[in-house]
Amino acid sequence: MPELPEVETIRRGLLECIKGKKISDVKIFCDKSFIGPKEVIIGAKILDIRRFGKALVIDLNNEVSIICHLRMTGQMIYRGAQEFAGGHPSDNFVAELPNKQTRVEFDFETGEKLFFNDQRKFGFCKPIQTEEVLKDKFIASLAPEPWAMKGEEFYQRLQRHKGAPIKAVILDQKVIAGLGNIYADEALYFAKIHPERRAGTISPDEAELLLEGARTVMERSIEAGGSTMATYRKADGTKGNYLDLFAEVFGRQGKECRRCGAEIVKIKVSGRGTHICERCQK
DNA sequence: CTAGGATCCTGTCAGC
DNA sequence: TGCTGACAGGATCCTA
Repeated sequence: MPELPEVETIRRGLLECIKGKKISDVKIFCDKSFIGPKEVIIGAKILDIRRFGKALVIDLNNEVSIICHLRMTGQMIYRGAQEFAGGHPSDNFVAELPNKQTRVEFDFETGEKLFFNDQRKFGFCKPIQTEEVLKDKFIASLAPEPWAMKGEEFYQRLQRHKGAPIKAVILDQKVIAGLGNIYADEALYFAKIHPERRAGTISPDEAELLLEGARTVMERSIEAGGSTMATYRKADGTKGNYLDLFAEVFGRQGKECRRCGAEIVKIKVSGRGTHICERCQK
């Protein structure tokens, strides 16, 4: 579930918390969630955190990096003098940890802890030599992010999948990096494009607009602090839905389109729940 | 090569 | 209450 804005929010927030700290121990509660030996990261200090599409890369001071992918339900929850939590919004953000969804626990020398929680176990943390990060299969195959692409290049990339529904194509990280199910729906709504249109029918101007939509909706979400603890739990302790801060269609089925007043409906496209305004999106 | 569907896994919710 | 099926903010693998 975490998409580019959520991962970027984690990158920024977590870096504040763990930069310079030394990992003193690693506890693995689920073997498939931590790929490789934990010994190579114990004793190392955190230098930096990078992001490639939806993947996080934690760089250590011993030439080792940890590639983390949260997939559908991953969360990073830091507990120390300061607290931070981001990723799939759930009560884990404010729960006693570790709990039954905790897959990996990173302990720091000074007593703080970082929990990698992941209900569905699709996500993972994987230590790798820092110099090998760019050669990692997933990272190496990533397309540029929307800010690093011109409309023309995006249009050409869409043309390679002209028979597939445009929504399925923009969810492909080898076509454009960062969009997931929420921001794909939001970007298509922004550009007034129906998600079932074949990618081959998208004009150069529409491709440009869709690219602008991708940038805009993700920037808005990063500004809103993409599903962090701060937005999940309001000051009075009640739950807040951070989608309310920017979503025009996602999760708004049955409500009115803010552009034209028609009802937002939920359909299925390429097996994914899809939210549209049938009047606005052609 | 592309397109489409199954698959990994746990948990929740609607409906009977 | 218990069961069943659908669904879930991702990506890969397999088949045609």
